[in-house]
Amino acid sequence: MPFGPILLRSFYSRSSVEVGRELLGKVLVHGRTAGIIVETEAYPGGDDRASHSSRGITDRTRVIFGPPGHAYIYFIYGMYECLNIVAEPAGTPGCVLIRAIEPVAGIESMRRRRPSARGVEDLANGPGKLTLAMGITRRQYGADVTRGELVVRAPAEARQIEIVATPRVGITHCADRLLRFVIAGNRFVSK
DNA sequence: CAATAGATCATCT
DNA sequence: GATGATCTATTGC
Repeated sequence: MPFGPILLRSFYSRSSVEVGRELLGKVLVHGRTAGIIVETEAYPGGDDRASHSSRGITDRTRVIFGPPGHAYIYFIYGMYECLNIVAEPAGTPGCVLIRAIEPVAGIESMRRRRPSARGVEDLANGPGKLTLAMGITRRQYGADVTRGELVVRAPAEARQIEIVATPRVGITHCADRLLRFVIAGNRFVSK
């Protein structure tokens, strides 16, 4: 493995905003594919009406209220799946949407799964695109990302990163909050 | 280039 | 029965 150690559960046991910022630059790994996280969004729950968890515990949102470091994956627009990682201590809702990655391993697999992508920068520069490219589906709903097939690792060598906060994409409620985080100047963020 | 339509279904009202 | 944390192809300038 050309990456650093798997992130510990304590990493995720913080506010969703902190986890959203801290996940930038980390490495998402699924099977043979891997990519550097370059864009995230925080969904704190509670009074944030844009969060799925703001309407309470349902079959879909159950995992968001559980222990941190697990995958919340949901099906949207009849076609796409989006990957979140649960933050906050158990009992408190909150999660982070992974919106884009910079592919670093398994790029041929990603190309096969995303035939409509033109260049490498189009393989996973959006929440629906990255789950397709990496083969992530609702099968891993609730998966523990501190062990197993789907994990997040520290990068091989830490690099200095400049973070920019913007409004979240595609929501109608609370659209003014600056809860989307991107690596400044990175060309793999979504358009 | 920008704007828009269409695909397609789990979830919640 | 309407909606949605999206993406792609197509149309029009």
